[in-house]
Amino acid sequence: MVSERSLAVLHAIVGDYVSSNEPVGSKAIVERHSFGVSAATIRNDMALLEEDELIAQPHTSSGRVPTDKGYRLYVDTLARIRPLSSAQRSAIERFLGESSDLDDVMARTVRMLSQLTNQVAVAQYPSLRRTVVRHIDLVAIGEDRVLSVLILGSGVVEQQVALLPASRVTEAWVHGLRQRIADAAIGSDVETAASAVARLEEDLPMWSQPDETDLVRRVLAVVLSQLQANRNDRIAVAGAANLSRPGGEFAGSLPVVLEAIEEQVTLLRLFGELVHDDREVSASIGRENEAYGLSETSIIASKYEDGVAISKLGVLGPLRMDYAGNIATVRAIARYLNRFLGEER
Amino acid sequence: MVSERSLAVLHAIVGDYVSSNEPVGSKAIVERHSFGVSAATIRNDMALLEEDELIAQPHTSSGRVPTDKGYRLYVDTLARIRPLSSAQRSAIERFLGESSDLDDVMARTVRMLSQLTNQVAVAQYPSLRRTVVRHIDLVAIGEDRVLSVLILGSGVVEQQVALLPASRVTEAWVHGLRQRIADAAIGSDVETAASAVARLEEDLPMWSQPDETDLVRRVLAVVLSQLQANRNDRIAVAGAANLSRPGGEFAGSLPVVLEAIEEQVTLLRLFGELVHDDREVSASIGRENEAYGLSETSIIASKYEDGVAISKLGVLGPLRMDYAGNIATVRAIARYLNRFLGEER
DNA sequence: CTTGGCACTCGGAGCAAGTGAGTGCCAGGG
DNA sequence: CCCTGGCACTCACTTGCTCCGAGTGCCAAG
Repeated sequence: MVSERSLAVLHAIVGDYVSSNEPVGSKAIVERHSFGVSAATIRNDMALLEEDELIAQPHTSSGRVPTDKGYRLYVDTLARIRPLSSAQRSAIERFLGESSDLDDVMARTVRMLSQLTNQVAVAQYPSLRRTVVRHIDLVAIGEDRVLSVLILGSGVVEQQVALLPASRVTEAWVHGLRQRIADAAIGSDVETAASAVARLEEDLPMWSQPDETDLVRRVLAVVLSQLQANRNDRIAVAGAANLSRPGGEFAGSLPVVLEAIEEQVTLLRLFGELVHDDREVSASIGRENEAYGLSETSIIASKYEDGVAISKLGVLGPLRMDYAGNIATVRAIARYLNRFLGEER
Repeated sequence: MVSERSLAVLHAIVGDYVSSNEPVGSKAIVERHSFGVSAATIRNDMALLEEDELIAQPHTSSGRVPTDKGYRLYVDTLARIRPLSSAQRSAIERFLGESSDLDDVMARTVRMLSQLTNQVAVAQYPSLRRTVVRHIDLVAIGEDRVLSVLILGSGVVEQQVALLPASRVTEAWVHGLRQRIADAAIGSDVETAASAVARLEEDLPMWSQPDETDLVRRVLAVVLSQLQANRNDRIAVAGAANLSRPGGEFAGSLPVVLEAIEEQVTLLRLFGELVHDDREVSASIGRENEAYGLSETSIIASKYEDGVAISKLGVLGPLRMDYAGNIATVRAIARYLNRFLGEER
């Protein structure tokens, strides 16, 4: 266990290193912080910290730099999360308040988040498992295809085309089929609606003409896939330009990070693994992300929920980032999103 | 005007430089290409090329590198565009053939294009100006909001929520309104449908209860905005990771490029300006993009059309790119997209 | 436990010389 | 008139070297 003052020294090192991007030495610490002790004493503390692998020196005779483990302890011992300034709060309020549909909310959220943190912002679309089915529409477009449109709570719309082999599609036929599906599904949440539609398909011989069971089956399959499609496998991203900004962070790993952003699967898994304990905001630092090839990257994530759905958002950046500030910002945005989604729908 | 052989030398320089990323000297040229003349002769040609600012030397005593102007002449004098290999063609066929809706087509297209060219691929969504209105739906969700769903040709769906001040929204009222709008709009293309809806709004006093004209007006405004919303202000992007790949291209300008990709507006304008002459595929090289802050970037773009809509797609990469190959690939994908969109819808 | 002192380490800057790829130019030959 | 081989020249890059100084570890004294 590290002593009280050693911990303070660690905090000083992290703080100075994050803002200056240069290894920080004992002398610099006594100058910039009022510890009331001399440089030699700081050096002793630093030796202890180095023994615990919380800091390291890039070269034998240079200042110290936090290790992954050091950042981890730093984050875990952050006394309190300082709230955002009122200017920032009102900026969030103003900017998110203008948004119209869900896509817009997500886009504005990540944009805001990336601007406030100067990092890459990521937000997972809310899960729709408990959303209610509001409306179902089947529209014949052309003679051999039917467009199925699903309107869910929160104004989310799912659309998909069913290709039909034969060309006996008529308005009336489609209308009747729609009525039957609507009766079964509308009003219940997507999960029960899905099983209702599945039952409809099982009982199919009982209510449909034998020669059109195949057509009906195809349409039902499409509707079912729409009900089962979880939209929360989508994510919104913004601020990729922040990756390349200042002094050559991400030397070799930039392509990896950019690929991870494009290959949303990686990010989704990472987020999924990250946010499962009881903490509101979690961080994953450097090597802790090694399994995803992102060992030079840190991620700060928080869950958010809108009553029916629960999902995640956060930022991704270099090891050397302003953890305190970013944690505060992610938490603020997540909380705001909670409130906003809650009241809005 | 440059001589026949000088032009050949330019082509050799561009080719070698693109593949090796190192300034190419006279000796290297006689070794790798069978010009049948000596290095000294090549040197004379190079002097001419340099006089015309088609090539330049990074340092006084090093090989030559093409200038923007040199790349331009190279592209303009490409004898023929070599077709893609059959393996590549069938890969395109296979990969794009699986796509379901328009979003999927666009996503697969840019993905394919970025993989084949190793550059950033961009595709503008097709314009919908001449698409026909297939279906209109108004759904009451909650008592103070109505969701308007527009289904257009090609299976594109537009959705938007109308917020209503009062709470007198009933199923029947919405249904009646929908019927009226549908009668006016369905079947005609979006432009005439828009004016039909506008006329509906003008004549509003003639057919609606005085106390609900305000509500109706709001709904109509939403529908109208959906009809006028041109989806072709959206673009799909893929392959951003390619920007950071090899030997430090884009030294200082990477953030600018990443920002341009995120700020789709810039790209849209750039594409719009690029593809307006009669050529199938156009290129914009380096300084030619200076107005957009992309003077270290080249863009190869082509238009594509699906009968009713016309739009653009292309790739964006460093000055030093395989123009011949990329032009061939962009052209192939655009052509394939033409055919695919044409037959599919 | 803290402090000032001191020897030590080592990265980075600055300088000098050597190397070699590539050039420009020129006089001679087809 | 164009091509060619030869030759002197330029200059970026590398290597080897010294010097400097920030920062350290250790120690003996307070």
